[in-house]
Amino acid sequence: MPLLSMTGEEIGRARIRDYFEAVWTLISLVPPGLVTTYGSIARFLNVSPRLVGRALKANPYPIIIPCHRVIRSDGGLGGYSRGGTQVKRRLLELEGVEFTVDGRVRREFIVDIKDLI
DNA sequence: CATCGAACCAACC
DNA sequence: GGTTGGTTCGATG
Repeated sequence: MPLLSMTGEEIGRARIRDYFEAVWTLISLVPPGLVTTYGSIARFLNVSPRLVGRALKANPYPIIIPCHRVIRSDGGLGGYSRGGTQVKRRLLELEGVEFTVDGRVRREFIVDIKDLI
């Protein structure tokens, strides 16, 4: 659709969709055995961390896009819309990610997204 | 370290 | 219009 004929709201929506796609592209760069954080991606794309969470939730390719490799910056799991945090944790363990006794991902497995580009 | 509260910003009702 | 998220950060104990 020609930009000039779009309402402001439509332009805004298109921009957000681009952000979402950028998020999906970025996390597909995270290798198995490592995780990154919502905040890391948010800073990289200059959006709010909450927005990143929603981008992952709106993930159109559930299997292809590894949304389980994105966690909270304190090492906590965050959420996982496909199956819950238990599933998320099992997936990560399968890939070699290790957890502390209180259920957080060990620091050494968390990388900043900008270091993967 | 743990907890608290404010800020983030679009989607949803 | 208010509430709600797959959150974060700084301040405070």
